Amino acid sequence: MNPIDFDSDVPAFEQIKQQVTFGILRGSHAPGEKLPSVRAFARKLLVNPNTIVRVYRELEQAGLVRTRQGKGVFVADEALDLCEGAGVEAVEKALREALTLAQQAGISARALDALYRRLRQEQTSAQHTGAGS
Amino acid sequence: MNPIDFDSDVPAFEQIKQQVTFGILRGSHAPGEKLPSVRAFARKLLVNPNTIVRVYRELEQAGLVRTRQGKGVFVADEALDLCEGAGVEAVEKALREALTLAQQAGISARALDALYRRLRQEQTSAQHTGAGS
DNA sequence: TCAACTGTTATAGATCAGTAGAACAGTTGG
DNA sequence: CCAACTGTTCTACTGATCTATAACAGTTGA
Repeated sequence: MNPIDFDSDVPAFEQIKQQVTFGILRGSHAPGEKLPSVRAFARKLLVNPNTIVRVYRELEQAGLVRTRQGKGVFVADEALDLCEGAGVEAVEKALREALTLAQQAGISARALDALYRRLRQEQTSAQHTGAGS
Repeated sequence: MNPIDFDSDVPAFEQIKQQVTFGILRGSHAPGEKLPSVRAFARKLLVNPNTIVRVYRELEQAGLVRTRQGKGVFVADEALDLCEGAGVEAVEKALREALTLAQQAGISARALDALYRRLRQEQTSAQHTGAGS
């Protein structure tokens, strides 16, 4: 489980939500599995329990988890189907932002392609060197 | 000059800052040129003069503009060199975010490449259809 | 000089997002 | 029952952003 980057402009609850979602997507959290309790999760990530509450509430609204008072929060059975698109969607949105930015900055399509290839290369090679969390 | 998107999560002063920066980068504002006065700019963009003050203050700190009290705000001579990197930097940052996201979501490099090509294609064709504001 | 423009500074207030703390309520096993 | 866990709810603080208003100071041209 990755630590929270408090310096990021992405709020803590968003980072955690993404972590859980992607955890489900990658199979780290199987459907029916019990997620950490609000307080335990909060202690682990060094955030306020309320932040976790918000994460679980929004995940439940999205249908990714089922929460039962007094028992805990569990990965929903249909979670995998539901968040299948989530990953692509999030990436697509981020990618769109980058493209719009490039256009406004007057960066040529060719230069942009080159930049993309370079960054993607960096990431691919970084994966082999031991980024296995 | 694009209008401000008040629904965006990007603050107004940031949007304006970017507009001016990219305007310089694309040659819309030549070095030595006078920028709109604080009050005129505020009226045009429907924001408070203080917001423009902040924009100009930060742009001056970045060395992009020179402000002379009583006369106005002018594009700095060395502005082009200074913000040349800014465009690429901003795009690179956005691109990195997208790549990191893709990695966390477990999206394959091939799928990511395909997504990138598709979005870039969309944008390229959209440019021809009349996005010239 | 003076009016009309320029940027500068200060203060106050509204709003919102994010977070924090404490108290409330359901579940379970002894 | 009760202790220890679970999720829930309410209230409040902090910081960032934006607005509103006003007063201040330099520049210019009539």
